[in-house]
Amino acid sequence: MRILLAEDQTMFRTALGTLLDLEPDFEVVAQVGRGDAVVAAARESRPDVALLDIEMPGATGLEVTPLLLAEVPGVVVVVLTTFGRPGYLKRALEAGARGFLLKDVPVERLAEQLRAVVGGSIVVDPQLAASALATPPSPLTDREREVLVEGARGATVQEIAVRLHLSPATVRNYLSSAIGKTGASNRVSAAKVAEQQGWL
Amino acid sequence: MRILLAEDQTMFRTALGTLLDLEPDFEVVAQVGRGDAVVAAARESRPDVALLDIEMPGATGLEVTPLLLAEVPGVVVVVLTTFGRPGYLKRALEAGARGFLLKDVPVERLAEQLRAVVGGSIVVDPQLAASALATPPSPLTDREREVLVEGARGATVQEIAVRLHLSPATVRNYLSSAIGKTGASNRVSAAKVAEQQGWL
DNA sequence: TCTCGATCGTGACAGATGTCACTCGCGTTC
DNA sequence: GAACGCGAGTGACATCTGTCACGATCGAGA
Repeated sequence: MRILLAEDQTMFRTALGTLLDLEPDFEVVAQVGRGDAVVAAARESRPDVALLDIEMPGATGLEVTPLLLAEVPGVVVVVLTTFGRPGYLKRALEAGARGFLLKDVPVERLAEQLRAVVGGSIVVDPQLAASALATPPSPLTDREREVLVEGARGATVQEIAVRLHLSPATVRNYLSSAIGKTGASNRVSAAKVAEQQGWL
Repeated sequence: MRILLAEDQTMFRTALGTLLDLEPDFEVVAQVGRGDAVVAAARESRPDVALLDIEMPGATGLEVTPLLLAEVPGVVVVVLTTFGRPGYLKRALEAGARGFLLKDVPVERLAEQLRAVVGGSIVVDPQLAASALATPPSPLTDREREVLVEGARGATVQEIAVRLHLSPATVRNYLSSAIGKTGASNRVSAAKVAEQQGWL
């Protein structure tokens, strides 16, 4: 089984690569450390499975998934992430991922889970699947989300307005409504809440 | 060589454990996922080397290092981290660490670096060592740092004041001076700057 | 068709934030 | 002993933030 690994932390990526290569039926045919390098690498190496981290420079695994499926039909995408956020899981499955694995399980299970996915199963942490079904979708509109991420970086209303081509007053309105929807009392904690819910 | 692994991400920790155990001269005698579990595990397992992550729940690797050295004399501490921040390196060496390894190097080098450290060398990334020497120490006082981390979480001046048992006016003064020293224009970007410099 | 929600905007207001000047006590250092 | 830096505090001020009411447009649905 030909595997592509996409994970930005070099030591972790190479460790996974070495371990998977030790399995007799696995062959790691490509390793990349950036999201925007995945598609090109997959075109070259034609993997059966792509194991994608979510948080990567260049592009997230969630962004890459649909591009990869369009470009290399037949590849099985498995998303691997630190954060078991219901929003992430939903988006991953919507994007076409066939597995959603968490980095807080021992590696020993990784190989079997990969084999299950390639065998046709959809592999998802059961607890996570349950909470994803129970969790309401993001209440934030696109604009509210955009404004919130900028605000969380420390940008002032003015700076956000310039960056998003909006009036400062409008930015404040969006911020205010995002703060209200998250139940927070300022933009920073609103962003924390939204991030934990996987709304960003 | 007996090794203790402390790293909060289970998959990474177990992957490292498996790989290091494959080396004939290595034996992983303990694995923990929390900073505050390191000392007890070390007392039990008496490792020759402790490989400590910095960012861990319970306690950071930097906090644990001096405790571990006091409790288990003779153990060689190696700090392993994602972030090559000069401030981290300085603090690690001051705390008594004998190695400072980055997670953005391939695993292949890990084993040899561990052997070098146990052999008496102090192993530090050369580039990082250079920039640590060139980097001025943190200009922030303890109070400024404390106030800044709380502020970055989205706490209001009032909340920070209560949590640190200070007057609100004093909190604002500290925030203001921290903002000035980082060259930022508000607490959030000040915290970002300070974090990137390893001042927190 | 009419309504609803999203987008974008204005103006006004209270409260939070950031800046500044200035004070005091305490421990180091010169 | 004087000078200095740090912790801690006060009061005043301008600006930024968050809230609210309100208006306008536009597309999707009932």
